[in-house]
Amino acid sequence: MRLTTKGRFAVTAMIDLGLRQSNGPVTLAAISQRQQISLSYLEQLFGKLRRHELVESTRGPGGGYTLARKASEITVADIIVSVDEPIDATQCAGKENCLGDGARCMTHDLWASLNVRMVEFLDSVSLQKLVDEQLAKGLQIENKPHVKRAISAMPVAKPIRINAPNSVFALGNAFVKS
Amino acid sequence: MRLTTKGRFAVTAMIDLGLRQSNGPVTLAAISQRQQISLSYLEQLFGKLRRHELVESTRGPGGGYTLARKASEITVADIIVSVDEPIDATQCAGKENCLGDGARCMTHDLWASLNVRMVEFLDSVSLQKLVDEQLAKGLQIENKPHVKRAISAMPVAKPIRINAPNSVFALGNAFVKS
DNA sequence: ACTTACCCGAGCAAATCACTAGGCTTTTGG
DNA sequence: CCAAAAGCCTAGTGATTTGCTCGGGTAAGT
Repeated sequence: MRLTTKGRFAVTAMIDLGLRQSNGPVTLAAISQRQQISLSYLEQLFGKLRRHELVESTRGPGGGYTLARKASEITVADIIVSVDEPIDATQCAGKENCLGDGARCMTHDLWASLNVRMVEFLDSVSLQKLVDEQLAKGLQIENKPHVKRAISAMPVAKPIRINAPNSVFALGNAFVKS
Repeated sequence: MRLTTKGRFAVTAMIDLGLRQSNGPVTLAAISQRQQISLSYLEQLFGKLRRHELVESTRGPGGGYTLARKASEITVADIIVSVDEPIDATQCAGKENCLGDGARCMTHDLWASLNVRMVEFLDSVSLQKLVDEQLAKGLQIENKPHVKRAISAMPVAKPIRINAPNSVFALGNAFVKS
């Protein structure tokens, strides 16, 4: 179980999805604009989320993503594990014969138990809980314009790249007007 | 608060130190052998741990590292924060005016609270607790040979480099006989 | 002195992060 | 029917991090 901004991006996007999926599929383009995450990066993250069956996709116009289960049945741990893909089976994976040395492997047991506690904690926080928290904070959701899309000549915000991959509270990037 | 193998290495080494510091300072060379972490890497980690005043050092023969406080007063969060050095103040650090947009910043509040809960959890696990867990698992600590050191011509295990920095349960490297 | 042990900095390959680019397929509205 | 909307996929990229090596210090004990 790693814990980086990658997982945070995924959780943020999933909250956005949970908040807005009530009136039909939500497009990545919309999430990208609202949460200021690059579209292609979102595509990669949602590819993983889909393969882990946390979201479902519908293609074509009017399409987008929907939660594959109820928000109350998706946990933060589910999301983070999906996008971070821990390669659990690198060394000393399941059994206890680490390095063929037997009792020596203190690290294995230690991290196994600490890891379990970490997952338990993140598993205790459901997506629904986080969505409710946002609603409680007085977030209003704008209605869908229902395909009557905006003028295409609207000035679009273009992302400028800020490369601070592991900054703890970084929002990913800043935006400037084109 | 990041969570990578770097922090795990540090915690592992600190447990080793907590287990053995009762009869004098513990050398990094000994921890390196027991926990199979490269000596120079340990030096870097303990440099940070010392600067964060979690350990104290004594130089010269018979020297090594000791815990700067009681093991019960050192938490896992202390250790991880020490070696991972989160640059909290990257963007939208303390105040709420993220990107000058005001109410938009959903991400900030969300991760602030989730981060607090993470730290609270890791802060609730003391080093003493982890040390006791190891002792309960029936780990016996060999007495110090008291400077009567082993024959220098002993076949030394040489590390072979396995570069898998983020494997979840990786032990850092494997060893082969020279 | 000589060794032991901590200290420090430069550097390095591999991996990861956040992202861009560019193309592909499926579906819908006109 | 057909262009646009949307998801899907792969390959690449610069910056950063990870774990580590090398090579030299400096302080302290015997």
